[in-house]
Amino acid sequence: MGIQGLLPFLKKIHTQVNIAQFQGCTVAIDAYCWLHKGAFSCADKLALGEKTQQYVYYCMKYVDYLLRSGLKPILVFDGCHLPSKKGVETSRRERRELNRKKAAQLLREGKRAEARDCLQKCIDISPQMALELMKACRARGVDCIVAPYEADAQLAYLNKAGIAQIIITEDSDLLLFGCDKVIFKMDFFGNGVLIEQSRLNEVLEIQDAFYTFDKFRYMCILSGCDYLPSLHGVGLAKACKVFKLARQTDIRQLLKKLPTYLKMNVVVTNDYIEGFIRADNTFLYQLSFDPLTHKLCPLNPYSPEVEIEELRYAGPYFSHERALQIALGNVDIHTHEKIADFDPETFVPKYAKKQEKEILSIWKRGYRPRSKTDTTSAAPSSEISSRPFLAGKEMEVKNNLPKRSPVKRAKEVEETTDVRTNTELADLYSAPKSKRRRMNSDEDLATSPKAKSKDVNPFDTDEESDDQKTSRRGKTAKKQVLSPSKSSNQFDDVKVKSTHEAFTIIEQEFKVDLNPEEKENGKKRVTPKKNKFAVSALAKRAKFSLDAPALPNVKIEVKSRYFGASSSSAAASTSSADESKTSINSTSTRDKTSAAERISSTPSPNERRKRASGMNDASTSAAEGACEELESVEDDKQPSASPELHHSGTSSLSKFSYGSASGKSLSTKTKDIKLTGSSGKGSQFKKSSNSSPGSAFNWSSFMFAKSSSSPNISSSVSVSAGSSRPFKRVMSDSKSTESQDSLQKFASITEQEDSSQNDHLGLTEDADKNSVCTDSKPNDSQGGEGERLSDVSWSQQSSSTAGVDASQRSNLYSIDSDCFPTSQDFVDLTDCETDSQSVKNRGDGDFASPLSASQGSLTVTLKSPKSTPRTTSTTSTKKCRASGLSRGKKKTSSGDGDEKQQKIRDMFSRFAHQKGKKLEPVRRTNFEENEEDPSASEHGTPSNPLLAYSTETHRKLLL
DNA sequence: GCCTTGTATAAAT
DNA sequence: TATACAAGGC
Ligand SMILES: [Mn+2]
Repeated sequence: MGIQGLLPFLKKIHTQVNIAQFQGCTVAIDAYCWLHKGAFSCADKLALGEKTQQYVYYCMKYVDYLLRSGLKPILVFDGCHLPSKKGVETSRRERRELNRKKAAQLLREGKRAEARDCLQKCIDISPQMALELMKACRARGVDCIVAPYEADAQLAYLNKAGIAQIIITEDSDLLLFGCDKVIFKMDFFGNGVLIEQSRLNEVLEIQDAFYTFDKFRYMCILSGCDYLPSLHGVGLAKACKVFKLARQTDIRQLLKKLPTYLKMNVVVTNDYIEGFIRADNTFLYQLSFDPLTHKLCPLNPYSPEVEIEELRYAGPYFSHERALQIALGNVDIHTHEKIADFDPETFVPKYAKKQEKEILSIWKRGYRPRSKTDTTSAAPSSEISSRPFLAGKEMEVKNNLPKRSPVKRAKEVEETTDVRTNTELADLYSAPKSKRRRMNSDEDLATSPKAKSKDVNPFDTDEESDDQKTSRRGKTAKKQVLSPSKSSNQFDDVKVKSTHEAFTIIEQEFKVDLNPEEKENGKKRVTPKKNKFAVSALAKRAKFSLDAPALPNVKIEVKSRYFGASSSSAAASTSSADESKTSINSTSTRDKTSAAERISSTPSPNERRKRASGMNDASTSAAEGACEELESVEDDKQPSASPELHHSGTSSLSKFSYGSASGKSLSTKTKDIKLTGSSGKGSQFKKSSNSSPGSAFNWSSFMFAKSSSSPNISSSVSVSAGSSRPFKRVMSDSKSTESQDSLQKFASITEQEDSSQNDHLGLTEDADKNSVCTDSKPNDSQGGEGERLSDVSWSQQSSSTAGVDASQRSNLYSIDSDCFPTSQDFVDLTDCETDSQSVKNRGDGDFASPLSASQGSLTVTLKSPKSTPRTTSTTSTKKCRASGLSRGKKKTSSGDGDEKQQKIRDMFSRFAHQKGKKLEPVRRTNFEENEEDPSASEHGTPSNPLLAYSTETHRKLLL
């Protein structure tokens, strides 16, 4: 919800900007915004559980723009739901489910358009979708991070820590969380509305001497926020009035006087006041993840007054190790299954341009945020724009790519900006480097939020010690970030003790790494890497003059989609630019002082430690309480999980490591597809798939194969080969055929389902309620461990669950969701048939046989990644459709044997039959390409779907 | 008349 | 999540 009406309320300080003005900065993005919009383009597919990457492409369009504009994007994803928001979440889920049913009904009545609308209303961003986007981003060297709880808080954390200077979102909450600079409504060209924290009081118009940011936050909470509904009749205007009038600094007292200030009859109950405090604390202390230290910590250092033990509503603590895995996107937020195995230490973004590669990653040890001085405000720098491509390059140039051929580099560079020679770069960065580092570290200690949080945040520090020993990638990270501070070592010693006890319960894993010496020895000495995003020389900083708001003279004509293209706003932005200069200076100093105050007012180390240990205790209980869902799931899984994990580690990793791709591969692939399309030869095809990534390509022909026969395919192929934008073509083409087809199916299927609906519903709901359900697990892990992890689970989940609510992606549920035999399922099934037939000479037609066989062989093959192409191809194909089927099967065989499941299976088999006859072997080809990755990677050239995008994009960009 | 609240609706292609 | 608009209260 955000704060209703906040953005219009702040219209006065809206500034039209183009993100390119901030080049050189790091920008953190509320990925949900893009995902959600992107999901509209393929809502029906998602709802029907079909494979699609359209939303990924959509998002990557933004990412591309940012990269080309010389910014470092960090995509931030939502994590677990706050306890307080679970109600909201379930109601949303119900609404979506309702729309889904409506859609089915409408379809049955032949009202296609309306049905589509309904399907759009029930789209939900699933963890799998997020993962897809993350994979695509990483392939380009773009950092992603999944928040432990709300992305809002995480974004703010990145901002406050100096890691990101700009936030992109659509959610006005971000302002409350304390972000410095937030850009709303950014379009594909980077145009958006900038709102700066430092200017808020231009709207509130509280006497400068009395204004604090707290008042702004109070005002918003009072007017109603996500965590607390407003008192009836109180909106922003009235709330603002209160704080304009009130001198009272104690919020409780102030709230009691509310009726007086407002001259209205409102009853302020104690409950309301407590609710208010909780809401406020949620904005202040919601748990976030610090990517530098790899630990959970509150958005702001705890104030002495706050009762840390009671802060569970702001997100219960859980183990840092888990937090890390969540942050990396390796764990499904809802089910807590392992869904990926991203390891920043080893991952190499194959599709990033050299400049975009690992050096800049926040996950790398050497990464350092810009110091506070740099980050207090990021501003468009005309300075930089003259040499835009410096962004992030220095590290590469200095450390990794000392001697690039000028020609090559120039070529790379020119596509985005002016050409820069490596000598130029070297000159620029080699000299000031050491100086910069030194200065920066000092600054870090003195002023950077990082340092601040280190020194000030009680829990933070205490816990950190623990972490340092343990979850922190241990090695050098902290040392380097805060290296000059001896205190970091002190903390280590002191803190370990204080936190040790508390956390042993939660984190046994920690002990493994607890030895400080080991840490010392084990760490690789990495020269602190710097880049423009992270550090800048003093002189440079001065030049950056980051305190300025948007470039005043750069007038950008933007017609915002919102707030009209009012001429007034244009005028306002010019005039306000001047004002802002002065006002900003004043405010920024004020900010500093208030920050200083906050620091000084924070508890002494001792007190902090005490506090923190208390906190840890609290967190322990918290973890056992609200968070126990999480832990318990993990615990349940633990025994069986580790082997899986290990295995899946290799396989999914291989999936992650993309083969080298090039634009060329597209054409190659085209050929291959044709070839296989007609001949369907395993190994030969395989080879080609190895050498070419292109999922989109796969995907598109995949679609074709589904819906129609070879003529279409070949046409699609030729289009892809010839056109510079194969995707578009293919997709739109396929839309007309395939997608309608599937709608049809959906209708009929849902009808089927409806007839047996009632039992069904029961099942669904049950599963729903246990979004983190434990009971669904055992069943599954017994049955099909091997499958679930690694790529299999992705493919099946992404294809089968999209239509269902994200939060229910428990296995149990996914069984259920799979009860909607989507076209995808059909295809998979039939595919399975054809595949198994052609490859393994199985009996024909009957889907059951290949399936059971697949289940049997599945585990085996998965565990031996080196199996021959043939074997793998068979198994991998099966894995995919294993989703609904094997599950259903499993269920029955495992004794659950309800009739529902039986019905479902019947349904599946029936459809499988029908569909199977129409299917072409071609599809298998594509399928193979997609699913084959693990084994393919064994040969050194894996292909990944997402890469296709990159390749394609690159191609586009180059053209 | 200002303010809040409720409802409808878009978002992508 | 947002905006737009209409309705009703103070
Ligand atoms: Mn929010």
